[in-house]
Amino acid sequence: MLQTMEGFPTNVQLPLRPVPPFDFDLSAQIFSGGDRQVQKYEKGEYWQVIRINGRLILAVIRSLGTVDKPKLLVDLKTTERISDNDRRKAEEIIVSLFNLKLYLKSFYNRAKDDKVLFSLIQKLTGLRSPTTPTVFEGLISSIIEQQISLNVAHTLETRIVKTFGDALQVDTKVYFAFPTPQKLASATTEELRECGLSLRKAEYILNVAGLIAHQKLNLDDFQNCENADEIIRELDRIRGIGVWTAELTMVRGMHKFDVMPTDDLGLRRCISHYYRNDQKIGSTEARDIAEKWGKWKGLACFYLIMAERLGIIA
DNA sequence: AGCCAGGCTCTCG
DNA sequence: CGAGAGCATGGC
Repeated sequence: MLQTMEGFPTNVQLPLRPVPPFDFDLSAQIFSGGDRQVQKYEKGEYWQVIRINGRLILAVIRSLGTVDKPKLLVDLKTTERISDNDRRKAEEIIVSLFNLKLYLKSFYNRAKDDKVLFSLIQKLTGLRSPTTPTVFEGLISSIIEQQISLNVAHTLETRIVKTFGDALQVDTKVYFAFPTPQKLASATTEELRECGLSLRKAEYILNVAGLIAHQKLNLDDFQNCENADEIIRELDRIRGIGVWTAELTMVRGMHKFDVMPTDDLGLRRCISHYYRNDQKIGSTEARDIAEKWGKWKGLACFYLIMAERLGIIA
């Protein structure tokens, strides 16, 4: 058997069978505005760098199936040999990225007595809420997104990834993985400010990255915690992290949908659009409306946001 | 040209 | 303690 030469690109294919229904293109489309070197969905392909045992692998995902019979093909590309164990790890990560094992029909059943949501679901069947590869990434993104527009936040985040993230060259192109807590913890506030962050946010990020790097905080522990309020409480204690940031991190970084950031301006606009004829609502009213979605409220919110973005009328 | 945007902390009074 | 200023950049 031939040894793969170092620096010589390897390409392994990984077929996946998501739990139906799954609309890959609809779910990945949120990344259509992404940066080509970080993560992007374009012409039916989604790519991003994942970490496996400290190594970097580029995952390129495309759909070969339909919404009711979904099938994905993942190309794993890197410069070294990819073992069977690496493949299994990669599969786990991709499954988690798009929440492929989630039984969406439970959510759809729950939504049946909500006419608005149910009608939106008919047009968004198979939509899943993609997650960040790590909880850490979800948390840092959420901190960056505090207060400023998503557009600005995205620009700043891309700069941070390209400045501190690890680079992987595949063929002639260079891709970046999100920086590790250790790497971010060793940055300076000045370096982060050069990426456009405020001094405050730079401090928040250094602090929380440091907590993780020095093992005073393990975000992955929260994955196994069933008590949403406890997670929020714990995260809220950390400087720079409020309830809004904690909730967003849970929805986007942990697939925990029994919470939703009702204080979120955009989300409130969105809820009032579909439920209150665009009349302004406060966070208590938003919370009341969301209450009937039960443990699916986070996912319901994602559906509303996507529906609004796509201009879907209930 | 300002003014605001999916918050949070710190500082006053 | 409660209210209010301050923050960073990009888009309108």
